[in-house]
Amino acid sequence: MKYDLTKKSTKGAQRTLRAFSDAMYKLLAEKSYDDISINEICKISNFPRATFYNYFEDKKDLLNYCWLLFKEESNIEQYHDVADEDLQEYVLGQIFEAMDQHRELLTQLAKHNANNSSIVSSIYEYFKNEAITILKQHLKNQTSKVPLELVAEHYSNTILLVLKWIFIENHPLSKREAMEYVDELLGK
Amino acid sequence: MKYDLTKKSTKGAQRTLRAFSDAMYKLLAEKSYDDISINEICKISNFPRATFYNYFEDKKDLLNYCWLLFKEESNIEQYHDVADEDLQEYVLGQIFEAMDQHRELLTQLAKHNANNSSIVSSIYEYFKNEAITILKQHLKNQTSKVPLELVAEHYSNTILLVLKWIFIENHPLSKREAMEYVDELLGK
DNA sequence: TTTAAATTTAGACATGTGTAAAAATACGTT
DNA sequence: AACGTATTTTTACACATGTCTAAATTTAAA
Repeated sequence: MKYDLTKKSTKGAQRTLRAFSDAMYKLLAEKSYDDISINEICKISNFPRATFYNYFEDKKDLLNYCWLLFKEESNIEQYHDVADEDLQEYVLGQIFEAMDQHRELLTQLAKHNANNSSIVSSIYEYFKNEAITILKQHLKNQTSKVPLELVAEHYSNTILLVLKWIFIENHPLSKREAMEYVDELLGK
Repeated sequence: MKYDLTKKSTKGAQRTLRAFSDAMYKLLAEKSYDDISINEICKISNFPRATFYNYFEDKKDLLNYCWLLFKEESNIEQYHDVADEDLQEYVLGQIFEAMDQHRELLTQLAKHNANNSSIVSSIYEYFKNEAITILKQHLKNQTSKVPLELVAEHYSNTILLVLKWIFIENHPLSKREAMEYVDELLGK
């Protein structure tokens, strides 16, 4: 991301960011990610390409920004202390909510893009990293031969695997059922 | 892959396939995957770009072909019946051997490419699919609430996670230790 | 309101991607 | 060795990507 999201941004910048991400969302609902060109995004959003490159490194960079909005827009309850044994449930719940509130977009994505296209792995990786970040902080007191990082990534893999099954591969399950799947896969 | 690998190929085709994959290997040892262009591959292998497109869809397609060679060249013992409880060990062992015999290339890859670059996920996905294929066939008689496909993918994820840790993130472990990690992650 | 600073824009450039059709070449078969 | 087929090469084209610069415009602050 070329644009600095931490500093407070001007109205113009807000408008521009919004225009580009809206255009991306619109195109994602219409066609496969690979078939979307930056030229097209610019045409729809009525900004010149130079402006696009003022804000984003490339198409993937914009996509990542879209996932950020995606997460922020689903006003997930803020994190509050969770008992360690509820940790996986908490993380799964948070991402489940975010995806649940964007079911339509995800359905369209699944429709236009093959299952292992770069866009599916893009969303997968984005939320996996979210999960890893939370899990790593709270698994510190575990005693296991396997390194903490591996455990955190493994839990995250498992959670995202089930969420992909539900929201991308379109097997509707409740949050509770999702949790049961995760528990069983983790041998609990 | 545009070229049909199943039919027996002419000497010329063999030579061409070899030239392209050699060029790719050479470049992979030198620079990051994203910085490798098809033009460059063609310059090194002394073939025109159109010939490249006779054989491969795109750069990723050639890369996938490289993993195929990678696997074939490590003369892994042929599959023979394995007891179900040894299945994970068998699959892990096979891929461990293949990666072990290409340690140098993997080290170079890790050096030039960020951890989640498309090339790392490319090799990850390739072997993950190998693992899934074997596991799916042999997990048929499991009785679990979680669907077979999910279980197979979960096991494969876990195996590849540990192998990535060892060969890409460069934490040397023996095959036995790797197996212990996998068992612990799977809650065995 | 004015002005200095920051941002945005237009356009050009070099490079890369992928397709298509015709021409040249190599190859196995006889 | 010559033939006919299949492959490879040449050539040309259309479009995408990413960078750069100078000019225009917008913004924030005086």
